[in-house]
Amino acid sequence: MIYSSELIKGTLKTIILKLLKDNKRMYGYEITQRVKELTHDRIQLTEGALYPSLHALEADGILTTETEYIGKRVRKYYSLSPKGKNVSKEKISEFADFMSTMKFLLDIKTDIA
Amino acid sequence: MIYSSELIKGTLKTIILKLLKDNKRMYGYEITQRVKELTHDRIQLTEGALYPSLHALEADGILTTETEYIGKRVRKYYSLSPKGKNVSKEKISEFADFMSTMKFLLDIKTDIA
DNA sequence: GTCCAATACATAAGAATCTGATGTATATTT
DNA sequence: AAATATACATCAGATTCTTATGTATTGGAC
Repeated sequence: MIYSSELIKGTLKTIILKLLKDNKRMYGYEITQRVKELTHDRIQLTEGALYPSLHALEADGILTTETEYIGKRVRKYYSLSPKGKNVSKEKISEFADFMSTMKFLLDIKTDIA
Repeated sequence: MIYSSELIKGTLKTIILKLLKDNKRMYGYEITQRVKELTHDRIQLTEGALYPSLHALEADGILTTETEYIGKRVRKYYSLSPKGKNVSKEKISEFADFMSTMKFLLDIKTDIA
């Protein structure tokens, strides 16, 4: 199943914040690969959506960055700022709440305990 | 909890199609009230989003309409077309699938069986 | 040793969708 | 009589995503 793109809209920041909560620091390309892997190719973040989103989170003081060189290739690592750690928790629990509301609204029976 | 608007983005059509699947026919204002009621005010559809979406679904042949007068006030009822019934099922199961993927990705423990 | 795919960043035009405001009008409640 | 609720609709502006383009390095295949 490949999700229609509209479905994924609005979840990108939540996904980024969750991964960074678990992983301390990650770079953009790594995030796309991790999500692809974790979702068995069901969610494939595009760079055109990801990078602007990371920049916006950094501008909001939610993420901090460190640039490193791997050989001659640049790599930009993102981490949660102290503020970002709170925002991350909030976003994730907000999404969880939203999902139960939607589950009820759509009357969906889940098979996951 | 009031959901940030970006979270709800992309779910509007799915919500409309689910309600019409269960209710045979509904009018716009009724949909906003039903959703508000079912979600205990957590999701409040705005008319600026709802009406254009209904018009788009009608233009796609997914919904059909009947206009009725209640006194002098017009009311426009929407129903699923035969095609719409299939689309409705697909959208709902797509969303259910998406939710399990997101639940896994965000590592969320649910308390709903 | 050259070419293709993968890695890694970034931006930008256009599309899609939502917010919030505005507009019109009738019906009901206070 | 006035305020609120019902019921439709549109639109400017904001936000966010898609798709394409651009640059450059690295690794593997042949």
